[in-house]
Amino acid sequence: MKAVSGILLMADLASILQQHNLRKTKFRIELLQLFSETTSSLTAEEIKKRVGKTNDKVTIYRALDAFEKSGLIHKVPDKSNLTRYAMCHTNCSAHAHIDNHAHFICTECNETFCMDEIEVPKMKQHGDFQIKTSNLTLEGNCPKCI
Amino acid sequence: MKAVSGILLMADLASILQQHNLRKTKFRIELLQLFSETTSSLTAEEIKKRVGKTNDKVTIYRALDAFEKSGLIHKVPDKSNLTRYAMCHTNCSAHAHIDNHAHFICTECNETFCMDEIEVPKMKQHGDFQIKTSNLTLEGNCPKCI
DNA sequence: TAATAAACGCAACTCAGTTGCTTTAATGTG
DNA sequence: CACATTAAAGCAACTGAGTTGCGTTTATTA
Ligand SMILES: [Mn+2]
Ligand SMILES: [Mn+2]
Ligand SMILES: [Zn+2]
Ligand SMILES: [Zn+2]
Repeated sequence: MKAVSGILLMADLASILQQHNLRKTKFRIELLQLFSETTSSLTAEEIKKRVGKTNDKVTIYRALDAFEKSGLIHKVPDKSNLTRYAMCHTNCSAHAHIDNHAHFICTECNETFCMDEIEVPKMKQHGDFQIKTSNLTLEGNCPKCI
Repeated sequence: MKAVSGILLMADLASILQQHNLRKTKFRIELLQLFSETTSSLTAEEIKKRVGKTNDKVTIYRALDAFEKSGLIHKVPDKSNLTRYAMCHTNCSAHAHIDNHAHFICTECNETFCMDEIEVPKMKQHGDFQIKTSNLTLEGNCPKCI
């Protein structure tokens, strides 16, 4: 699959859905475009506000599940018990989901940003604890909120 | 304030509450003891099950808020959208809340452990992002679940 | 174009956490 | 100890994100 970052053309969006075994419905194309445009992350509620036709929230939740399972988006940490998603910038699929970078949460606007350049320190073991994955979350002020 | 780790005597528990401007009620003493005994973390629901008298959930939530504000406990990351707390092992207060260590989530039992020994990598800036705090969360299997 | 299965839409539900308000009990003072 | 004060407890009703079931629509495929 090709990398999905930056703004994409309609044709790209449709073919990305196809490549992930998702049907190219009006809503899902719009949703994928929304994710490709945003530099930070989205909640179900934010999506509902920004999408043209007011879709049912169930449709949004199920689309998010489907996108996540097929490796198009991934959950990002969030302070307020909301589920936030961001587009996978690396090439992920249902079988190999790579999200090996730090995340930044702005304490002002509560947005979460993927910091693709900052690598997460890896360790395998600590005492009797077997470590499989590591997550690094940074907090502070984003460029907008400084 | 003295360090609060390991099992504490009733007298200690009461005086710790006092030092944090909290009243020494039966329930709060029991709650503090529960936290001092557990090596991992607790949710409101887990507390409800383990505490002797079946207290109202509102009482539990308000006690958790009060304990957190006064620096006795701190939130720990949790996968399942639940709010988990663990006892502060360092000396925290309402004014200075230090929680400068990694956290480990067991993917098997969903428990969260404070890894006091693992330090979190610190950085101040990245591009236009101003970083104030960093959190390192590790996932894998805890000693019980290996 | 017809069959099929995915996606959508609606209603009802779940469940952690919250809010308002009254009652109980811990604390401090005389 | 007796009383006033105020934190904490208790109860009921509510909130809001996310879920489940099921019937309908629409994209895909043959
Ligand atoms: Mn990310
Ligand atoms: Mn901790
Ligand atoms: Zn911001
Ligand atoms: Zn475990």
